[in-house]
Amino acid sequence: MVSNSSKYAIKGVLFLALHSNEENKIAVKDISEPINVPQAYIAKLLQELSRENIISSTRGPKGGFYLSEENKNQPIINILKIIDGEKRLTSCMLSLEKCNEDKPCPLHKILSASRKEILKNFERKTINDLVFDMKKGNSFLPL
Amino acid sequence: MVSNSSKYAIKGVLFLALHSNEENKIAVKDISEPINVPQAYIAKLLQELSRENIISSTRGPKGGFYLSEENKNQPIINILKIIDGEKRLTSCMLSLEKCNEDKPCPLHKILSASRKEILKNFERKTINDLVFDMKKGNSFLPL
DNA sequence: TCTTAAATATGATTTTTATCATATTATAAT
DNA sequence: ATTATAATATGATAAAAATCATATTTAAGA
Ligand code: FES
Ligand code: FES
Repeated sequence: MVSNSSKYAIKGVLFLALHSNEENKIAVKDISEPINVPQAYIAKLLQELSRENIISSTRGPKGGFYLSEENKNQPIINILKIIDGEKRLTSCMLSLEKCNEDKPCPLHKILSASRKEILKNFERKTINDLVFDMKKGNSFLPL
Repeated sequence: MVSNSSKYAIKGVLFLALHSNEENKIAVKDISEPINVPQAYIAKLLQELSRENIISSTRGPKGGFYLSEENKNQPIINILKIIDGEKRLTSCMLSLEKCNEDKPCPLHKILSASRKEILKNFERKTINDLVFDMKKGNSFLPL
């Protein structure tokens, strides 16, 4: 449902949301360790997100990755769409292709309500929302 | 959340549930096409399920795979446990390891209710339940 | 303008997952 | 008993995902 890469990407973005801003960019070498993701791997993912304007970056000395306020107000799903692509989230649980409401597979009824709920949450929860939770001590960026 | 292999396995098992019984076994060559899974692939999966007594089989002429009544009364999760292993279903959405209620990751709150619901359904819905749905025309074994 | 520190682009390697192939073993029917 | 037909065990190959490596480009600061 969500790939390894997307998990890493979310961790990276949340770390940036928590510790960076326009004036305080973070280099990839300072991100990988705290979020426990190999440096070259998270680098590639962040580059991809930056290219698609999900996060921000500048090169050179004092450069690095960061989140603008606009970036922080995006829903989580934007990250998933870039890293995993649309269909990973909407594919049928049995046929691997699009989930079909009209001719549902045997698992559809069992799962679709929950799946929709998850989707909806990815669509409406923003990065800021999650940061708020963390700051309140309700959730934690894990090892 | 659930692998390709598990999806194939479920399709295979449901096909057997629908078309086989102790007196009418089905050879793997007659399964692969209708469920649209490569023959050698579904063969391997069914063999694995048979070894773990999730489904039944006999060799030789008139042999094949089938589901006993006992087999049909199992919950779907038994298939997933064999093919994917336990942790695939219970791993945290961010850290790849076990989901931790006490020190939840930022996605935990958003997802855990839905995930639990899905789990619960896999645990309580039996193969027979799904067959019943199909026979009533409420769901379909897809392409 | 030169040096340095960072992202970027690109691609190679490794690991995992998916797929294919086949020799061996068991069993039913002749 | 012999033959044919099926699963079983085992492992090989292919494709995809994860991981690693590096030369190039950009921008800041001396
Ligand atoms: S049709 Fe299979 S999950 Fe909707
Ligand atoms: S899903 Fe991450 S801790 Fe539960």
